Amino acid sequence: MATGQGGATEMNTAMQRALAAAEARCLRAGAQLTELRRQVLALVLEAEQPLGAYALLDRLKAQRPGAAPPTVYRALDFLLEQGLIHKVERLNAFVGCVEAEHDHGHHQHPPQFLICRTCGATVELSDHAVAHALADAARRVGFQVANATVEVEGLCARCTEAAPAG
Amino acid sequence: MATGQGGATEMNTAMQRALAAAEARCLRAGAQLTELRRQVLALVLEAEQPLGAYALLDRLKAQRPGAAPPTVYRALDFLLEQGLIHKVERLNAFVGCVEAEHDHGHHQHPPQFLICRTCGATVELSDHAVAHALADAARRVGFQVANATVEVEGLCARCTEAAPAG
DNA sequence: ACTGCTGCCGTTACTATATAACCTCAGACA
DNA sequence: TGTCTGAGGTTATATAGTAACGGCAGCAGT
Repeated sequence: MATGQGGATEMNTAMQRALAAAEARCLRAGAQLTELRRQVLALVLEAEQPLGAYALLDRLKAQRPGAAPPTVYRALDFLLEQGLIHKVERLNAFVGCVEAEHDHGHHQHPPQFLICRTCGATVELSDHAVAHALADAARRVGFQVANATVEVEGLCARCTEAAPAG
Repeated sequence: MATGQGGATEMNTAMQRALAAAEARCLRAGAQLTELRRQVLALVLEAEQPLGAYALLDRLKAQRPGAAPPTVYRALDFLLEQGLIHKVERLNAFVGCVEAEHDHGHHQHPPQFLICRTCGATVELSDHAVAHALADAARRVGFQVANATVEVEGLCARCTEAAPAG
């Protein structure tokens, strides 16, 4: 078990890179990526699907038996503020932010999510045509956009191929 | 108290028209708009803001003392299926569908919502440029869209004007 | 060293949102 | 008559999220 390739306990290189990037980002922002916050971030990042707060809590308890709901929610709030994770509203669940690694700061646009009904995988897009169209539509009715949730549910490419009929 | 103008118990003309349209639509769909469902729909329509399930439940109890969570949720599920209402995911709340009155069936595109942080008012858009951009972005990665949530939070025109600074 | 402050987190209790499971009843119909 | 179906009543429970208080480490000012 010395060379697991991306599982829960073994930390692969991609994960290490992501955590290092998060660390750097917090440093620049004057925020503390504490042990707890790092653990929760790692749990979010290592999951292949968005995880709910209580699913995270269960996993966290392996490392931190006393953990309770506020433990997780406080860490999640911090990670959201730092832009290290996103919340998927339709699922009440959390995913790592793919942009977080790109050192150059926050999203230019609010992200969009594609959620597969079949496999549950969730992909983050950052399509500026979508963001632009949305900003335009809002501006046309005099609405000032502070932030946006765009979540699409459907079938991902893999599951479409695997599906019975065309 | 005989000529209230749109309040909770008095039913104004717009509401009557909306309910009649809902009735017609259910008829065509072979679905039953029962008394309960009609009551819940009326509660959603008469509210000026999106209402949560439990807020609806409280109001419903005035007419139906025995009402419990499943009472409301079942009615809401039905109304969602018929396209008579929408759920605003960010608020865990429900609003009437503005298209429902236009007899010609369902939305062509998934709706978009503009949610004002200050006054809570929520406006439904049906901007096809947004829908189109989103469909394009999804298609580009081989994703089949089944349905989409687009919710923008910010300041509505009225609250922008009323706000302290520009 | 003492004081007071701040930020992080533990802990308990609670609120809010949503669903499961089981039951009854009315209406359709063989 | 039996039985099937859909609507909804009823009880209990699951899931999601928050309030409020307390302890403690780290640090600034005196």
